[in-house]
Amino acid sequence: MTEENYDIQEYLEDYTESSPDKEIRIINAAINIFSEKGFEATRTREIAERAGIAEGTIFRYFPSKDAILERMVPLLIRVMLPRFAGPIERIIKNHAADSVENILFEIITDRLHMIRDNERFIKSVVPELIHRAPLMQQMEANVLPVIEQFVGKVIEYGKSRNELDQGLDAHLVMIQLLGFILSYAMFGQKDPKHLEKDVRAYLSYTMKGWNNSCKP
Amino acid sequence: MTEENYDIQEYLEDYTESSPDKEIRIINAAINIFSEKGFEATRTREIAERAGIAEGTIFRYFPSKDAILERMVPLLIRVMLPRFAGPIERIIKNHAADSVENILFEIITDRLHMIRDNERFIKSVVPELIHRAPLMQQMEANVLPVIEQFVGKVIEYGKSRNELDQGLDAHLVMIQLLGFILSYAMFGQKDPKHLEKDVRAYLSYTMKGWNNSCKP
DNA sequence: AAGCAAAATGAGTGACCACTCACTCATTAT
DNA sequence: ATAATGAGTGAGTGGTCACTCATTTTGCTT
Repeated sequence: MTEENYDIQEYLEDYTESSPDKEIRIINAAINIFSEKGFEATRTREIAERAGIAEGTIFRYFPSKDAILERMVPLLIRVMLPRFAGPIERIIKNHAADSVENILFEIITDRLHMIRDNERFIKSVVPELIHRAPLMQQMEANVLPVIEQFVGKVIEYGKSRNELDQGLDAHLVMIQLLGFILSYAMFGQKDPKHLEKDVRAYLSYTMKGWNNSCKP
Repeated sequence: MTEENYDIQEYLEDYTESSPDKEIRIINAAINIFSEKGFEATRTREIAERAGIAEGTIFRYFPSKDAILERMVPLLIRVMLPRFAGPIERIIKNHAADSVENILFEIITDRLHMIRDNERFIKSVVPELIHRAPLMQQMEANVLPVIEQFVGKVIEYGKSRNELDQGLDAHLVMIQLLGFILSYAMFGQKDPKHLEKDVRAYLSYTMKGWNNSCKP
């Protein structure tokens, strides 16, 4: 039935040490069941069974079932935020710098792999956010500005290198990039060997459109 | 608290006549509460109150609470599918035909308005699909092929008019268009007066990229 | 007006489930 | 050796809620 378990620790190396073992066991168990049946349909008894502990123990670590979900949100935020360090560093020191196309390629493929690897975690949390305004806000407030800032930097960089049209709007570009990532994750080829080819194809057309050097 | 009620009848004119009045009242009440609190947190008593009927009456029209949701899916499918008739007719008889850019502009703005107008309906149903594989399949199987077919037709048409690159892949184009629509609906300007301007801007860049007449 | 069937009603019910708490017992401190 | 500690436990509980059904209301026919 359940081929293999998702384990959050693989994606949050430093988290393991800073929190008690049982808390992670509970969260991992919860993620795996939530992703299959959803939050409401999951019984605390099942979570306990899957975590290999007694039901009562859950409530020593979490005041309520809801609190398990609430605890997941900051963890998911950390998983979702791209490791911008590499590409941004390259942008800042212009010498030996990459093309905008390559920077975007790196970011997009990296985030698509993140979505594939963390599908269960995302499926556990995201659907529940829709009817929980405070959690949704927490998510958006932490994720969107970081992405927008990064996209802004890339665009500035691209304009200075004359790779991007001067009139390009950062917000609209972010929407476009997010849209492609979301849409490809949902409707794209599931076979990962197509992924890099598809992203290259997408970028080759998109960059041509964004580039101002061509006036037909 | 609740400013105004969503009413499904406005978007499904012919549906009203073919089904009993109380069924629509129940579905409309359910949509309005589901969209605020989610399916699980909604009590059948509340649905009855909002519909102005007794709780027991619900179960004369629906065998279970779940059945209300299941009944919504085919309705949402009909709301989501674009009125392709106009643009496709214009494509088929080539004379006096529009540009691909204008056809896409029409479709994208129309679907964005649909999402805005039916936000409550979408928020009621979509989150619940994620953990209900049969309903999700029903949705995907009915919606995606129609969109893909339409996009295929537009691309063919665009290639024949030399407005689109011959190498353009229909599936990837569909993903791009769906991605923009989804992403703009989620993260775009909420003020509707920006909508048409933003779609024009998006298309002006995107079409330039998809157009093969320009080799920098 | 009387009779009748279908529709509507809402109090009642049984199953369910998050959470509690009195107790256990391994580990540590004295 | 004995005591103190507190993490762990799981049967029990109280409240909830989808659904039922005996009764009432409605609306139609004669």
